Amino acid sequence: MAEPVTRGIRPATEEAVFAATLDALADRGYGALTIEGVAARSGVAKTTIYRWWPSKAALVIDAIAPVFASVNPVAPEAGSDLRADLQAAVRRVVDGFQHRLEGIVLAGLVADLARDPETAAAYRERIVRPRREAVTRLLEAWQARGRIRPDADLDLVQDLYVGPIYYRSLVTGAPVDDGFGDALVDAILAHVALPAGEGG
Amino acid sequence: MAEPVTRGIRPATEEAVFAATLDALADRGYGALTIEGVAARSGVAKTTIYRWWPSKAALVIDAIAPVFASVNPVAPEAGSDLRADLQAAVRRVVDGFQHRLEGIVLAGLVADLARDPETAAAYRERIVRPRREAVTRLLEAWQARGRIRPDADLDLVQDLYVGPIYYRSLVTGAPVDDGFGDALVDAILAHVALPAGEGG
Amino acid sequence: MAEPVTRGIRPATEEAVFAATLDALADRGYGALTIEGVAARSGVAKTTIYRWWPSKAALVIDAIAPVFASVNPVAPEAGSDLRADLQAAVRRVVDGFQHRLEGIVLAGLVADLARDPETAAAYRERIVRPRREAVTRLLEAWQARGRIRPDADLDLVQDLYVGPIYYRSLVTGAPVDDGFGDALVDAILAHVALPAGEGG
Amino acid sequence: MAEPVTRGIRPATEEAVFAATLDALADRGYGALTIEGVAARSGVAKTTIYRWWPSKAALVIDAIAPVFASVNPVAPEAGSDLRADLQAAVRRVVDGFQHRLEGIVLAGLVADLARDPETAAAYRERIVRPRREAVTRLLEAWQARGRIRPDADLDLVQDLYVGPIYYRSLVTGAPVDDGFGDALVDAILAHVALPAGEGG
DNA sequence: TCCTAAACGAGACGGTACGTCTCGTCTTTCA
DNA sequence: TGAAAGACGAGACGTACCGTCTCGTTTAGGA
Repeated sequence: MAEPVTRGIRPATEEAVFAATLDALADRGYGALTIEGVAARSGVAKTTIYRWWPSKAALVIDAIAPVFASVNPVAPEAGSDLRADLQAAVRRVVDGFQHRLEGIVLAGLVADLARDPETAAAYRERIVRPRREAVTRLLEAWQARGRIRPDADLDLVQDLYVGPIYYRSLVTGAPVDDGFGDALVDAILAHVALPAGEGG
Repeated sequence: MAEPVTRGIRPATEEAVFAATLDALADRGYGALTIEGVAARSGVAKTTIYRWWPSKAALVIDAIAPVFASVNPVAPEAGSDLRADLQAAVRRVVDGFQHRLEGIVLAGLVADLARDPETAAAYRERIVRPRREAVTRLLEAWQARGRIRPDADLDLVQDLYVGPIYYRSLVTGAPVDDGFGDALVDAILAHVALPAGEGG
Repeated sequence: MAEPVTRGIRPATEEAVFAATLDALADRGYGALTIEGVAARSGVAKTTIYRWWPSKAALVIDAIAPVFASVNPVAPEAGSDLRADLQAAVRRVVDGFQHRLEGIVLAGLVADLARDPETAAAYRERIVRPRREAVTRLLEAWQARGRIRPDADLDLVQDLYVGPIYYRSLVTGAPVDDGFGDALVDAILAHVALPAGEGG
Repeated sequence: MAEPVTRGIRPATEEAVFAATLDALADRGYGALTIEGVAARSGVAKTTIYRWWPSKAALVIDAIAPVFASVNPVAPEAGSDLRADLQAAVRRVVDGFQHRLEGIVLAGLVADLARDPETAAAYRERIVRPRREAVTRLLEAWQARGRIRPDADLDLVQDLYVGPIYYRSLVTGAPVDDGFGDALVDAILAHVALPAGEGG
């Protein structure tokens, strides 16, 4: 009945490793992060880290997932204004790239995802899905109110703003700011929005 | 008056290096590519490679640029159908990710771009810009014909399809096919297209 | 109370490295010896060798010290004949240059000693001192018996035979044989020997 | 009958190379001297240096030979005092090791001699022989006067002081000064000197 | 005065070893 | 039994010189 006394890694060890990982990421970025370095920073033996995480990418995903979850409190309920709701969702992503872990971590992490399907799956599950689900619920609420076309592809909608933000950040280096975010919202609404019904 | 016999790297050497690089990329991807390996494959001394390219990323960019330029013969002239023209442009990008170098190379390369501004600039200059310029010219032609809103941001238009394609390929792993491409075109046209004028 | 099972380098590793080093020295001499080659020969990783020895010279000194110590069983006790004792000491050095490691190793090693004081100190400590001390004890015994001048500089005595042997071997290429050794002994005795006392 | 138009290296080139070589030796020593560096310092192409000298050792020997010849004006004539003459000869060697090129160059050079008999021969011919011959003539003069044993081996005499000086300098690091030189002279004279004859 | 053969400068190149870095595995000790 | 400690094999890194080579370009003597 009782939980096992210890289940896998000891909480204190895990905590130390996560702290060291986030520290190192903030310091030097994903590319410069090494397991060796995390071991040194955390005081945890390299062996131990290898026992619980199969790769640097997996470690980083585990370390940042709780941070991402708590820092971006995701869209709560549908508000009174479709455009405003969507802008808020987009700005969260924009913010992440402007001054948070996200920009630092993503480029390198993405490269590793391409090489390891399991880690890619973990990334989607731990980082991508929670956010998308919240947004999907929001969009569904607006769909239910008749303000978004019933046949609209809600995944596509999200790709339409997340994709360009990633792309500018990682590839073109063009500015990613609220103005850009709002332009993306305009484009999306032109595609999927319906006018406010008169009878509703 | 005659040109110097050799200036900089010898053409035969460069060719061997590029061939080996493309070979290695096709074989094992960007992450697994090493300068050492390219040297071995090409029969060119490691020293020589380091003499002419400051990094793996720079080498890869130089190696793939001509391929990208020739393989994707870019949009020529505006055709008779705006939607068809745009679909063609989008399909070129989709194709690249489906079964060509692009998908193999990009994830890893993007990670390196984030760490070295000079290489990032080279990438934009050699790979990104040529393609974007051709598409921009195409869109301008349609703008001139009055079929694209005169105030439309043509860079945004391109971000709206390239971004999601990159994002799906590198992050979510969702399918990137012509259906997806066409959906992107629909979204873009909803935003920027004007109806065909009656007077022509 | 028990000693730790391993402390520092593992004995098996060290042994393999020493064997490969001596092998390589015998094969090609000091100048042609490379850490890389020793690693290959011994099956020990290059990294491991660099972990335990700071330089080629340090490695060679460690490798040859036990050989030199065991191969030249050094002067034991003073015998009955001063000249014979001294001749034996000199012949050991001559022998070393004639057909042993010494001649092969020394020239190159000496060059490196000149550039690194720490290594030079190690060489003196590990190779030179043991031999000199044995000879010094021998000479002191003869001094006590009144057959060597009480004010004789016993270090100078040793320099007077070791120096010319080194010099001929390394510089002039003149023959170094027992005849030469005996001539050196004659010169030394002319300088420091006293006639056998009548009362002895 | 006329001399060939140009035969061999141009004097200006040779001079530049020698100057750069001596410079580099004085700066960093023999071990750190590279052909590449001499080429850079001298403004002479690396190819040119390789055309005229087969190895670093050969180059250095050629560069230092005239310096050694001029700097140490060697024993002229026998003087009035055997001991003083011998001391002067010894001091020249001691001086060389104390504050001249000799100490800087010799250790490294000696290592290379051991590996290349031709260079070793050149070294003996260009550097060693001139000095030894002068000393040999000096000793022969004293032999003729009956102050050195007629059967004395004059080569051995020279080995008896040059050897220990080399040995101390290169191996033991013990001080090499005039006191040491004089002690060597004492030992030598004990071996080979005859008392001044009364009858002449 | 021009011709011609050499010496020369320039620098690309293949090659070897350097000494360092990080990886991921492993063995052993300790709590 | 799990963590700490750390030795180890593996292999790429980027650098330094090596010695060779192929090219023009001086540079002087001799026709």
